[in-house]
Amino acid sequence: MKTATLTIGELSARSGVAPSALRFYEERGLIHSTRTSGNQRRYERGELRRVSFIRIAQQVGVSLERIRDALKELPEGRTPTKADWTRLSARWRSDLDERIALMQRLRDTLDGCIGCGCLSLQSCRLYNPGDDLAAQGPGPRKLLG
Amino acid sequence: MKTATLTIGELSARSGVAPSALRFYEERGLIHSTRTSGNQRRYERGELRRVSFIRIAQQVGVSLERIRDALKELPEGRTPTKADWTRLSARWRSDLDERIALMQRLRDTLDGCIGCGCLSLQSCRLYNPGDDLAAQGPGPRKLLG
DNA sequence: ACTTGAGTTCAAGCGCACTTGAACTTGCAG
DNA sequence: CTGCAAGTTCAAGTGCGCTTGAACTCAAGT
Repeated sequence: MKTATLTIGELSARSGVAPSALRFYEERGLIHSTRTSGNQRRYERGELRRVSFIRIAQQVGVSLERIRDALKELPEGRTPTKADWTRLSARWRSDLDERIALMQRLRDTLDGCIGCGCLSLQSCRLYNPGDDLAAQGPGPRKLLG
Repeated sequence: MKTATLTIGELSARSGVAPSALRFYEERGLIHSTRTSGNQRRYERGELRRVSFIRIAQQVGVSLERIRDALKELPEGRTPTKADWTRLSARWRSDLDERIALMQRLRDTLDGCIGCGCLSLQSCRLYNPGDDLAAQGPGPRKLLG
């Protein structure tokens, strides 16, 4: 039978992530490995799923620290079940929904606001729809906060 | 009458961007200033619009280099017209549309794919809908490429 | 047994986007 | 005219997310 675990090279090949990055992730506590008698890393197949998750989260602009925090919620001792991943997925979903909404607002604002030449942030209703926001200080709070 | 131009402190206050960052943007060619007889920077009001544009573009993950390239298309000599900004806006809009679509795909995939436990990228139809993609090598190409 | 590719650690380096500090000059309010 | 906040330059530092290099060991085919 084939090996039940993956070498770092295999995990790298399957995930598309450089070995150096995988070591880095491990150092930062995002993934885990066991060692052979010769001190080489061996990865459970489940780590592949973690790595994928990391890359996807990064793609949408989440920092490694936040990703690590999210992954911490997966059980340490046992292999995460489908339910564990589903729970994590649900959390990310709301994050994604927020980010998507932000982007859509951004897009619509670009059309309406840059287009109309009011991007000075001074009196644009799209940027500062309420006086409450203006009172919080300068900057595009509504969109960038 | 009030000053027609802005000092770096005023531009900073109005844009919410630190003076050091504004100098940095200028060094990189993203914004421009004139100088007083005493060598202090003075900004046209239109620069505020540029700064806002920069921050918005950054927010959606565009590098300063790409932002600079986009801003290069604005006329150097004259103050950009509404039409100039509209043209730029249109370009960013398609970028944004792409990114939004990517995120939505990501979100839906997380629901369907992590949820089902197939995030190993090995045989998931959501990740690799066609064999052509699989043939391009490892990694989550469809989503991350 | 020998070679060779893959793995190991550790320190240093890199690219991006700024920030900070030192040393100095300007400009406006009283 | 003076005082002091706000401006200036330049070099160096920061945080993130890795990569690279040196020096070494391990594992597997012939």
